[in-house]
Amino acid sequence: MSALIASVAVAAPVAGPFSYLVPDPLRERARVGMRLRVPFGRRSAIGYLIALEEGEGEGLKAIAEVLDEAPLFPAELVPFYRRAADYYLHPLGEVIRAALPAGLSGREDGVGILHERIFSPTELSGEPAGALQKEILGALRRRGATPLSALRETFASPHVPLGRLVELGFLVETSREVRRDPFLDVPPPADVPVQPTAEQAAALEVIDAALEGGAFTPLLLHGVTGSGKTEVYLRAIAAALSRGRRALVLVPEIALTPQLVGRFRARFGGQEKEIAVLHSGLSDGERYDAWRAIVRGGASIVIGARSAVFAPLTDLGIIVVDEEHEASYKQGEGFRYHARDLALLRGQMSGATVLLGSATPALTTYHRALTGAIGYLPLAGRVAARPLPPVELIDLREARPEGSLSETLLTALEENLASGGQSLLLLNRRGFAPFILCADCGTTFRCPNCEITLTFHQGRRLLRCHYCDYAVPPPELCPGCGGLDIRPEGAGTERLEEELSTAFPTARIARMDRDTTARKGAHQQLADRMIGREIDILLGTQMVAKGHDFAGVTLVGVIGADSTLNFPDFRSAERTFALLAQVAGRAGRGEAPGRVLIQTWSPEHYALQCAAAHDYRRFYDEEIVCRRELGYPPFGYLVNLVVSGIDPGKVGAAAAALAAGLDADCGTVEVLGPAPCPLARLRGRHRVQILLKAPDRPPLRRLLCRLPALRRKVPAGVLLAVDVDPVDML
DNA sequence: AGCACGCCGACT
DNA sequence: GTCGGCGTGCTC
Repeated sequence: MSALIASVAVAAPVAGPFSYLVPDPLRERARVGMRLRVPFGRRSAIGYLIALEEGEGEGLKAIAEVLDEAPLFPAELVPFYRRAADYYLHPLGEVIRAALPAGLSGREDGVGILHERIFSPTELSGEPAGALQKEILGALRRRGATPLSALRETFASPHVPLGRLVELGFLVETSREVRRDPFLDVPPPADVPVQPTAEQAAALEVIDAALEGGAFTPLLLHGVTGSGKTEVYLRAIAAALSRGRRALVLVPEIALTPQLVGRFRARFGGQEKEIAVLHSGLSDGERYDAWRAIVRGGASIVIGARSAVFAPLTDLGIIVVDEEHEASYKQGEGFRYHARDLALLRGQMSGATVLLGSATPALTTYHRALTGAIGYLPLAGRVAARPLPPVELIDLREARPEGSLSETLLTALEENLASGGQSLLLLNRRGFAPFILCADCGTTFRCPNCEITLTFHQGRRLLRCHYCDYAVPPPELCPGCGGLDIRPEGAGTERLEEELSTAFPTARIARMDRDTTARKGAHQQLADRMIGREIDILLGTQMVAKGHDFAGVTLVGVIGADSTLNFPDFRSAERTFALLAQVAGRAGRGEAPGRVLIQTWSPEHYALQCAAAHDYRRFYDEEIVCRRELGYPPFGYLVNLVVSGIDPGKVGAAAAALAAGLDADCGTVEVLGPAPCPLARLRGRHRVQILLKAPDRPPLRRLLCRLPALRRKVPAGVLLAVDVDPVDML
């Protein structure tokens, strides 16, 4: 006889899916998209129901429990999950776990659906006896159906009379699902409609045609900072909505882009509950409810960071990836996906237009635009024809400043202060000093868990590891030689702040980095003070370069452009160029023109030269030559295998065995390593990497078919992480 | 990942 | 003679 069979992706690092019998009592409840408890081997595990079918249930185990009241994702998303799992060589169950909102995934005691009790008057006429009952009934007869929460505002304790009224038949009680919405009481800002420029109009015409065609269309919207990309997003989304389709907007980090979210709410917020914002600042309940609203089809626009690429939207018409070059789109741990690449995959699978926006596109993206693989929409001009600010490179070999600031930059700051302009300074290193050193014997102080020097934080008087958060008070005397002359070396944002206060005692100086913005709302507060002209000089890490539109900034200074340039990574030039271009774009966004000064030890480097000239194309032309020569993306495909563990001997042996297993008969794939990772030890784990490089994907994929077999030989205590298309190879 | 089974060293 | 080491293999 026929039975109902469930296909289940188990949240464990095993290949799946597995088939289970749906027992009769659960037949009505079990639906695709729900979490289940299933017997798995000799234990029980959480799984996700990905398909239901009738079939022979011979020899199958039965589902133990259905954990959800309602599906967490629509069945349409299952093929997307499968493709993602396949592409990133990651177990399907873990992919789904990563796709679902944090706080409920994996855990059994998830957050429940919140219901609201609603009371409505019945046809029954007449009056109850109690005075309060009379009053409440009167109010309800006037207002009609009213939720309990609203009645509580008028009546102190309506509970008992309401119960009595229901009992007497004057009222009926129903319930409705409610959404915990953090924006409920926050009115949207006013919308500022903008007349599109000719370039914006041209881009929108292409987008409109793509939406009309209804087929997958990837597009690169290449616009310098201030060219009005957001307005294009807004109109493109409006165009998709008008065709009855929905929109997904990915941003690098939602906490840093309140202005963008604000503009979306201003434009679309009038239509109730149209926008769902997914971000890490939500409580579990709020996140779950936003998610539920999306599943139910209640939200037409979803805005979120990386993980929002999995938002359970149907009828997806457009996906916007803002600042598509940002490295934060790549998840660096566990399921190591790239949200932009998955956005393209998702767009392909749902026939959507995918709009990738950036002032400094990823080299690979721009290359695809040049080869015609994706459409190209340039926005060359700045809104209101504001010119890009002139950029000067300051050669530190000549300037030789005593502290962090060269004479030129000091003078510029002074002049800018005198003329009432605001200054923005970028130093991509937090803390007081990146390391401390004994001047007598040269001892430095390293993290016991990581292969890194400890950063000195003066504020909290601690030596802190920026990778594992290990912290110790700085020693009074050198443990090596007993010497007393222990010096902080190099400069971080704390030291720069001190230097600035000394140089400009009357200036209002503020620091923005992870240490000063750890508290919720602190970041926004700093930004507001900056916008309100309460700060003369804002200094900070790359945080200051992102997301804001500080109209009063007329001077931008970069303290050391070399720290990112000298990173041991083939993308260091690209990252440096993008960061400099971005921070340079922060100057002169208002009426007054801006000026940008960049201090560097290598002013002749093309990344700096091109950033100074605001010349993306020339940077691309230079960089692409290196990539071609070395076979790096876009001319090669990479997969990084990271072997890690506490025991260095075991790690080394496992990595060697793995490399040997892959190296034999590997065709056009280069097997590089095993070699210690640039961060050879992290959080107490020794790390070794094997980099696979191939001119095209098929041979690489074929080679990786061996991985499951090789994986089984990795001993306990050693972890193998597979990073497809790695972004960060530290 | 768990959690078993399974085959070799130091203990009551 | 056992208790326990972690290698290897499976989980519908």
